[in-house]
Amino acid sequence: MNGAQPGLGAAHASSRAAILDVIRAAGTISRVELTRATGLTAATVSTVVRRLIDEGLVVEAGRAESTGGKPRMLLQLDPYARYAVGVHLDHAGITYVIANLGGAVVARWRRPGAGADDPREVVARIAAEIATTMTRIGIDPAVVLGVGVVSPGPISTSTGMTLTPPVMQHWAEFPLGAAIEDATGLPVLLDNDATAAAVGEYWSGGVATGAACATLYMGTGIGAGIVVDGTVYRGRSSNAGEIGHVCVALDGPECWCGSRGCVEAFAGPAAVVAQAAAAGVALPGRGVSEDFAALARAAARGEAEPMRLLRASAEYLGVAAQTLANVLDLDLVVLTGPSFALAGSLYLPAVQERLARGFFARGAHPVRVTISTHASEAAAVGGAALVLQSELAPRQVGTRMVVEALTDLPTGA
Amino acid sequence: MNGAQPGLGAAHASSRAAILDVIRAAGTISRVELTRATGLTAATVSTVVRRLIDEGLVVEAGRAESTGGKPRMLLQLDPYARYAVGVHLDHAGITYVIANLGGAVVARWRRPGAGADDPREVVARIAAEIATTMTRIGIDPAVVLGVGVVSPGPISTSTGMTLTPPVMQHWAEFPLGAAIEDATGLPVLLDNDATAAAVGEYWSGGVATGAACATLYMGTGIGAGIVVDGTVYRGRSSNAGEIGHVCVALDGPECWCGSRGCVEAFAGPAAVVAQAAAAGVALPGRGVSEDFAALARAAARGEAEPMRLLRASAEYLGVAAQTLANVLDLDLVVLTGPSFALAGSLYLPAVQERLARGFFARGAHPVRVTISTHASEAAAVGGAALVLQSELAPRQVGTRMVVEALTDLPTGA
DNA sequence: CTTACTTTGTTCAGCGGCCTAAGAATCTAC
DNA sequence: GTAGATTCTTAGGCCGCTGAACAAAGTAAG
Repeated sequence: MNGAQPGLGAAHASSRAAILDVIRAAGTISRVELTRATGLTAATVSTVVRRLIDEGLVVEAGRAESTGGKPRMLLQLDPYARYAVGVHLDHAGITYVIANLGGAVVARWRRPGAGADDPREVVARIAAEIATTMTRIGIDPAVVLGVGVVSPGPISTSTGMTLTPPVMQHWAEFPLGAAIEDATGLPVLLDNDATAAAVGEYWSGGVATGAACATLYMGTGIGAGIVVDGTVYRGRSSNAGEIGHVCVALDGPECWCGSRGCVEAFAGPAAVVAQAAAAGVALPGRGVSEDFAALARAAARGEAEPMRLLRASAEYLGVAAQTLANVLDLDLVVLTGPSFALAGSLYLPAVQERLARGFFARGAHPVRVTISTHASEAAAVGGAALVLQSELAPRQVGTRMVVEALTDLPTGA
Repeated sequence: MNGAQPGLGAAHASSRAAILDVIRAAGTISRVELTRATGLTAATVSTVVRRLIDEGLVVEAGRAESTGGKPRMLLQLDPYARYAVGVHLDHAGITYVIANLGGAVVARWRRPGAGADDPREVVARIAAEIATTMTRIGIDPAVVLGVGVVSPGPISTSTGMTLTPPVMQHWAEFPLGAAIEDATGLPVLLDNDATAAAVGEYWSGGVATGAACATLYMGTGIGAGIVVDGTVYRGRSSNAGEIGHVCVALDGPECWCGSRGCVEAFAGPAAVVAQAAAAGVALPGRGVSEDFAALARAAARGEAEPMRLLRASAEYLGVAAQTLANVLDLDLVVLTGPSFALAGSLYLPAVQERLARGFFARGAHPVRVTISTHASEAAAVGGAALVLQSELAPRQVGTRMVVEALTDLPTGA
């Protein structure tokens, strides 16, 4: 049978990563519980935990009540043992976040966007911002694990180090990651907003290790990030989770992506704003984000047309969530991103209801739907979480290599 | 279980599994190429390959041309070193397959279905069928790795051993896996048709190790199986891939699943047959499968209404494939299952065209779309492949356990 | 043919991860 | 205060993987 006998050989990428991840998810846990949760032996847990304590990552924090024998010594992450920086590049501005090991935000600020400036200049600004704030709030650079840089749009897979936000074409071939690495002297990771937000939710939301979790990220577009069993699912070219371009009507309106009837074309912020304008709703007219914000405020005030439009959008978002949940058999869907930060209370019940009634496996288990506690800065927090994740609980090391190497081989039998 | 079997040596799971899997995918490969493809060292490859040769799984097969030094010794699986049995339980009948290591079918036969018979009696019949054919074609039971039993519908996650085909309610609590294990003396795996078909395609279709691949399985319903990097993606409750119940029209017809506008309600065989009946097309009327077959033949003859109906269905299937590909960022979509075996030539171009124009990441890479070479018996072949996969190239051992253990823990910070 | 060089594959000592087994520490219960 | 339960640690060993040196088997000049 599927004899899931743990213990023999390399069941986990590394026991260190597994143990750290379980401590993170549990918040507070004893060594015995760790052995049960990881499948490792008590001996292994003991030595690995000792090492983590020596590194300062984990601290002993009181003891549990006895259950008839020696009481358990409780362990938890020392949230201030390490830090990570998250940087969210968006067309409107740059959001910075410094997070501690627990995923909690210890600093957060925002600066104007890159505009048409030279990339090298922008990188210098970013490095200066990070350095300044780190000294100001007194964080030793030695305990900063790295910088997670997040932007909308897919990462370039060719170099693995550049990224091409659709709005910043002149950045297309600029080696952003390497440049920031040079300028800050810190390791740098790049990823897109939705994926980063998913990792952020996983890390700071206390999501269980084995959970199948996705975030629905609505900024100006609609995307999703997928985290299963602590691992980001990226797909072939890091474009997994493109839920905004799933078709919900064969004869729907044309979308900028080239397809028809995409969720985003019906229900994305740009579409909703356009619908509002067509319906004669008064809007500031200074870009999609601000118009959508105005619309959300109007709906909150109870204005009929804005409410109708947002309700319709929420209906489609519910469909997108249902699609994600059915395809991936999810445990948890988190709504996050600037647009949900504004209008989440309107979207949340719609998505919840849709999944309660339309999720295929609802007989087997429910799908929890929540709004992120830091929806407006989720991408930046996610950038920091990416660093925490990759430095502390790496998974699937080497798999990437295999894929690359295989492209040289004959295609198959 | 059998005495000197591999698989007990789950200790050397990882590198052994990786190497076997790369050999499978490549068909023929040398040791140096294995080191490059797996990321292991030449020393490790050498010793692991020697062990595989000793076990008889791998054979040396000639030498490649020299590239300026010692010529490479080519390795390949010995297809006749091991066998696996696949059993597909369907409402209409039971399909048996015996496959060799290469995933090639060496025997294939079909018997009437279970009907209302006592499950224990059916299990005895199945065991007898397997034993009879094995002796008839002269396969030593010692080289048979196990039996993969496949049925439509989800597996019960509670026991991990029962499965509940919607059409056979009185099997609901019967421990099918354990019973067949007892009756045959072989390890047994259970899974649903779409998932099994995906593994079958991966194993016998020579799919590359790192590929992101899904099969669209159309039997009486529409499902999908997902295999990424050699691992089946199952989701929380083994219900991943329920693409048939993805919504493609907010106000679509009601579906038996309780939702509205599901792909299956528009384009599943049952729906197509119903549409044909409503349109006055003459059909045998002896069940969905036969009616759909008649419709496919009529369309192949060029009859207008059947062609129109199947084209419409293909359009929706294309949407389903696009959804899968966008959410998972796929490399490969395989159409398989009885319905595609009949009407695949009509569906294939529609799905291909849809993905060529509507796949979100089409700028980064194409999505290949093919029809399985054994679409009509894909589920049974998949059952055998499940066994090959789990015995020879197991992945992610122990992860499941972690999940179960974690449910006892506090939910988080 | 001989020599030099390239490439492929093997052997072997060693490191590190994780296990088994045994023991130490610290509580409850009677 | 002793017995039992439970938690955690220490010691020793197995095994997979690696690094490095070595052996084998070819090509390319002279």
